[in-house]
Amino acid sequence: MSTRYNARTAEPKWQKIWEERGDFLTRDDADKPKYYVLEMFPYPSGRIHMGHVRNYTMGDVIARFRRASGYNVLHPMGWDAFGMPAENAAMEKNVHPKGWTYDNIAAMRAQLKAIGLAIDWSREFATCDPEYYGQEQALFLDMLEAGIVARKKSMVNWDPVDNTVLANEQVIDGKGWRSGAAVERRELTQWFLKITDFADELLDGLETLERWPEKVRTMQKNWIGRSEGARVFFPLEGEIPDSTEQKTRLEVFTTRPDTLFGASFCALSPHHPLTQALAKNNPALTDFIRECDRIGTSEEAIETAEKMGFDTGLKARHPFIEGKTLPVYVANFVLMDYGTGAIFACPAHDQRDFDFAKKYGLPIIPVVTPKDRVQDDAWRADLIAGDEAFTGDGVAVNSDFLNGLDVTTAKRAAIEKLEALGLGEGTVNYRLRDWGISRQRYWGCPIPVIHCETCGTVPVPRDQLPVVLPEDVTFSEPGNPLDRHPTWKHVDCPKCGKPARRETDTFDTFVDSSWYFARFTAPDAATPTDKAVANHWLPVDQYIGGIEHAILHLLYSRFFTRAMHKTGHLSLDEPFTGLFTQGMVNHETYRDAEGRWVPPAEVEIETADGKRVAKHIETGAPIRIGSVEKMSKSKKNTVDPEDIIAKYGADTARWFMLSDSPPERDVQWSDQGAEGAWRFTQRLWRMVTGAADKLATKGAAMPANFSEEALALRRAAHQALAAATEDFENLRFNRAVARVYELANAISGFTPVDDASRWALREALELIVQIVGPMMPHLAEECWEALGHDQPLTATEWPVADKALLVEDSITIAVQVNGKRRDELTIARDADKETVERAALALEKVEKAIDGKPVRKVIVVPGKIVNIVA
RNA sequence: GGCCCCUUGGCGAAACUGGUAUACGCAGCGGACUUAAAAUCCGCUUCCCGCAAGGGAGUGCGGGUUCGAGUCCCGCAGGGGCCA
Repeated sequence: MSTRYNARTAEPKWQKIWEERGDFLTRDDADKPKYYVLEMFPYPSGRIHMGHVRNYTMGDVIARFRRASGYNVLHPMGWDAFGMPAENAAMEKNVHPKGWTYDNIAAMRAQLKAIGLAIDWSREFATCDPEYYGQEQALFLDMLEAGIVARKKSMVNWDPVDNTVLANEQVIDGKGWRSGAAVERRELTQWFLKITDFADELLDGLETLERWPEKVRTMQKNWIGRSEGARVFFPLEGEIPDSTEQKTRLEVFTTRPDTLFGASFCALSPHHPLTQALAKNNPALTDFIRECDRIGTSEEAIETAEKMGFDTGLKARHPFIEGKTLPVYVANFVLMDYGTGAIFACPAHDQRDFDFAKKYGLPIIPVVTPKDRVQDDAWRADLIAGDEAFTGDGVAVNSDFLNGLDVTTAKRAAIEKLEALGLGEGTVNYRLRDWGISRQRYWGCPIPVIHCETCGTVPVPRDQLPVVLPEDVTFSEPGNPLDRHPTWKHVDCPKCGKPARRETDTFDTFVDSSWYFARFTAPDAATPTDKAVANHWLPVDQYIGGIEHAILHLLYSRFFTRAMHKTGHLSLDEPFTGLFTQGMVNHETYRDAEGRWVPPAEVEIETADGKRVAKHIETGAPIRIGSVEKMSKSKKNTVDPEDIIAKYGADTARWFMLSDSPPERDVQWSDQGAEGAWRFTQRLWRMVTGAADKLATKGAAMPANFSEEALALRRAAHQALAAATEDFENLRFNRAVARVYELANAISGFTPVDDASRWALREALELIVQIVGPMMPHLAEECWEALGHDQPLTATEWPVADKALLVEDSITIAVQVNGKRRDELTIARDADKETVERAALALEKVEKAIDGKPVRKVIVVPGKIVNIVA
């Protein structure tokens, strides 16, 4: 038998065997408990990166471990295949998005298969398959019928050069990220999914997600942003434009009705209907609105911009104070999307209002003080003179009937009064907005509706689904190719038969990824889901992906699951009971003398005088070693998984990705680390093959007696097994790796001398191979075969640790004197407290430390520690 | 600014619900094998004093609770995240 393990031949060999055996094909009717493990499916960029390797390896360990442990495991794979990059490629390289995407999928599928993942490839699909997006269109129509879909106007970032809508994160410094053109705010009619109808449910549901990171739940909670407050109606005075929707009162939303007595002005959003109406006859206001629009639509941009206001000349009557009126401004920091698009401002207790009041010389009236400052005039004077609002808890002052009440009680009292006066009402507001899903793009799922002059918006009849994307499109000019396609969009109205036009917008790609996990349970069903099958498999027991999807993807998926429940496609609300967010893969960065980034593959590192020195492999030029950062194309600090697999094999890459760092934390890829992982693959192989002639025969009966050394080895093996099993259950892969090394060290130091010890050695080797199995499956299979097994590990059940071997007969505990460790004591595990105490006090070092002082107290924690207080 | 998280050797990190801090790996040092090197194997490696035996300090900093604190509480510093 060769002494070197050859991953290049072993890995394809086992991949073929698993495939031929159909080991990872999942059947629904298996008589076992189900376990659905899923990693976030990839975008088919064309090549996998180390982040994929880490992500999919973790899922694979879980899948293999659970499978061996007796579960019926579902572990599928697919492609999040719609989206902009395909259109960009089309424009830049003159290739069709479809061809580009499917070519990329083929390339990445081959790369993923080379990692040796235990995936049921028979369930694979891409979101750009008409069979998939056709079902998505059916889902949309169901949601339309169920009232979950709305069509409404909204403000968008419009790129006038690319002729498209941009997401907030695609607007950089007010310019389009691709075109560089100044972005305009435009009002467009778009399709929305009414996620806000589910706001409370989505918020409450978070409480049930015990196996989600606290961090993600908090982020979603903040994103939903439920706040209780009040609508307050301010009667208006002044010249109110004669406009249909205008009333003579201004409706504002506030979370602080308790501060009404501190109100000093009202402010409207630049996009408030009243503002728009006023602007019609006011060029100065029109200019002001335009100025505000330059900032963009993102909350961050609006928050950080300097406060600007425009006095409308209108006055708002205070609801509580007879005869008091407040000036009405238009202010750039008021968002039309939040609340009612209008606020009342209490500068003393809101920082934005404070900044604004200071700038425009408006009154600052403190109406809340800390409990111990109620009578403190100086405190109030300081607040007014300073530059910070007081937003803390306290007691209402100068507030008539609210005086003396704490903030919470005052809020309630103010709302009651408003309701009694008919000038307001308590209400709940959310930060969460409805989800705009229209995109003016080609490479996405067509929205299945038809616009008819007479019938309005008409759903595409079910028997005409899917609405398939036309393939004869061009990308030579900006804008949406569907919109300028000569024939595609022209259809007859399904209702009246008159000429009509198709909707040319496509879905946001987040729609595609909001239900793929359900489709995997029955990928060929003629309906979006096979309900019974989906209910059997869902929820996903363990979902794994990046933290970057903490909000959008995960929130949309939770919403979709509820919407699919409501439309009868599923019977559950939460799609993922367990969520794990893995860390990123980082690497050192390198630059040459000119400051250009240099890829790691071109850098050679040597250690001289304890210092690491880098130079360019080809030119020998000196290279500066920079900080460790997330692998990225821009910094060129990437390592190609294909190179690693070619050099060391997939198992080495998998092993390294699982070692060292806890999975939720970032891991640093390094050549030394990879070398170390590779060395271990060889070491394990040597251990197994080198011991071949020193082992008991396979399946030999367990001897009755073992030498002390053999027993110690058995203990080490069973303890490693028990610990690793627990580590796998809890996704602590780095610890499982450490257990394997410990056991390997124990095996290395063991020399069999008799039949019993040869039996113990076989047992230890078989166990270490089985523990390694989920992590380095090819190597483990090869070792398992070398140990004489004719059935592969994929057909072998997970071993159970012998409990009797997990506890030691005698244990070593520490002996402290006054909390300081002085010696240790080896004693029978079940020794009683008196025996332990006597033995501890008899220790020479302990006696010396007590130094004749009287022993006041002895604490004996059985199995743990003895502490003598003297 | 608010809320949350993190900070342990030269490095990545262990330490179960308070109970021997630094397991395991990487890097480094020493040795064996070899003509030599690679590979491999064996040892050492928290810091300080000491030839040693041994002693002292030690989990970002300052305090507290406790027989006992990396772990719990309060404050501070640095780093990160989310929301503003």
